[in-house]
Amino acid sequence: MHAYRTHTCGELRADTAGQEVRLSGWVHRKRDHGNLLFVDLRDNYGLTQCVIDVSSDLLGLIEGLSLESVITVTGKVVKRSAETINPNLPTGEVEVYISECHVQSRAEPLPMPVNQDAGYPEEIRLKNRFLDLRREEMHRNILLRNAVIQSVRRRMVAQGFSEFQTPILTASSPEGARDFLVPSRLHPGQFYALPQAPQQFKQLLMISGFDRYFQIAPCFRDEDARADRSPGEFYQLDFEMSFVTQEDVFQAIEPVLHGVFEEFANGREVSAMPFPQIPYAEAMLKYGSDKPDLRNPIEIVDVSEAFRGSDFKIFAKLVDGGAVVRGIPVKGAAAQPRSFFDKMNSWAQSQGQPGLGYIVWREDGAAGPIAKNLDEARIAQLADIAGIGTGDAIFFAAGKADDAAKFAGTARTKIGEDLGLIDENRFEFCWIVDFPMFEYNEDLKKVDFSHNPFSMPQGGMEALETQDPLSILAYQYDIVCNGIELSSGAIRNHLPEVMYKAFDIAGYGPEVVDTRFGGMINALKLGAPPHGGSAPGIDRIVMLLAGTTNIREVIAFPMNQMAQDLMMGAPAPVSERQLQDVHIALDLPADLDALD
RNA sequence: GGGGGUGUAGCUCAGCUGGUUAGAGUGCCGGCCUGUCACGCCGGAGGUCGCGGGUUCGAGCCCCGUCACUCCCGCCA
Repeated sequence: MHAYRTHTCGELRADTAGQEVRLSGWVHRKRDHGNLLFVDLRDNYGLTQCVIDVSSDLLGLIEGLSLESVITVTGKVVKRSAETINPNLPTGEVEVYISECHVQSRAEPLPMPVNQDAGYPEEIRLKNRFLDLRREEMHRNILLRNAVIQSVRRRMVAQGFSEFQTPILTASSPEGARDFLVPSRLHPGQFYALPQAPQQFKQLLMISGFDRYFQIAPCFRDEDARADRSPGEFYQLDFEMSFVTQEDVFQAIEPVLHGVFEEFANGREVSAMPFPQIPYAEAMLKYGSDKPDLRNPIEIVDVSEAFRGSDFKIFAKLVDGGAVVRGIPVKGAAAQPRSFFDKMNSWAQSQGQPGLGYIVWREDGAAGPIAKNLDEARIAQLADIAGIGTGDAIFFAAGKADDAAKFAGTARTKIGEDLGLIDENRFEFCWIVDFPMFEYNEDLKKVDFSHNPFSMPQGGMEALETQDPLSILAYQYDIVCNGIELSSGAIRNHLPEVMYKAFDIAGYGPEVVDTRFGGMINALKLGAPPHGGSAPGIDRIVMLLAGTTNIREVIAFPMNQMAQDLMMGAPAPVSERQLQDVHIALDLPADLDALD
């Protein structure tokens, strides 16, 4: 008999009854009846009830075992009598009568329980992550992550993609997020950077002629965390394709994402292919966001004209000054109590807005603070634009176009959530396309790249030479699911002269391109195929499928919000010797607290 | 860098308007229990109420500061 086990704890069924088996696992739970004792033994695969009674010498030993100790038991599988079957357990028809027991490892009292799913403080969970990961919920999430990654890999290979590895120690890139730096021992004063994404490498692989690249790629960005943004590092399904249009990229990745989501949807509905494509400008107008949650039925409308020259002077003046008014129509909102509208108003104020005006269409006509100042015709115009009627309401957001759109989007989400308009059992995908190539940087008072400087402008060189830069669109696209940005991608700019021109518009001369992106631009000069790709976030995909809103729930060993690993104790000081090796002298602020 | 929330036993939480010795569940320790499956019953130990200051006759509760965790804004090509 094997030293540790003949079966797993999830394996035994009625047809195994009568066999002598050996199981190893953790003491999940004990039910001690004095002269009769049940032990639920747990491993990766499940739970098996083991039994011992006073007729055995081992009873005392097992009674004394602490929870989460690791033991090996040997004994006979016995069919349970009908009234003692546990229908909640796959192994519930049988139990193991313990005849031998070896304690492999004793557990001290636990800092947190393993055998229940309650909301424990993240600090304790992260400090004792190995315990946390034993919990059913976390164990399931991490195994789901594995299954998703395997499925993705299988599907990508089936689509003709080849898997590559790219360097982890690479060069700092001048664009984008803050880099993590690694000092060089051999080159005093010089640094590697961890890749924010394998962006340039994957393009170089296309230029190398590999045609279809993918990688489950670790990405490192030294930026602050969010619930859906793990600090420090995360994984992308990074892919790139040669000789493709934007539409080809969509057609390659949609089946992969759709397939993976269908595979793990577990009854939840997944958008049919092809996923809707929404131009950036339309998304900002209708949803107030470039990552709209399409499960939310509310669609924002522009109602500026209904207020132009009206007696509602606040909005009328704003519109005359070039501002816009956006309406957020909410069907059936008239049924909400007055307190709902008051709460929305104070919520708006907490967001730094003056308030959140509204009109309610009641049986006896339009009501609310704004309605009093609008004539019948304008109120009818509003209802017409928004496509609403009696029983509905509209909230209003006014201001400069970008600000009003953004706030209207926040309000749309808030209302959708508060009124329970969002169907949790759906995955709604969309592409956001036609992002602007450039934007005006208010701080620097100059035109700047709005996304990736490597993206191809729509219209190519001609557009760059003839159009207002702020009107030029890029072959730049995001894929969004349920309001979560899963990936950003683009058809790349593979033409050096177009690259120089694009940088020129953003205020960077050719020497800047040559020094900052020398490797890349040289490669583009030696025969580069048209190419493009994208990089859906693996952690976010798993997060959506796991039904959690916190990305740390699907990462085995995440850092906390302050980018610390509480279990391993990172970051941490290093020895003087280590610092000398890499030629680093510390220059710490006199007041260390000033860092916070 | 800014704003919000939380912080009371190992863990989850209660603690009224500021008023006696800060409670419950769970876990831990001891006792009883032969069919439980979150077993049950009895008893016990366990507290710098995050920390520091202040107001008060009196602070877990009020005020100021600070620390930790978390959510959001900034940031994330």
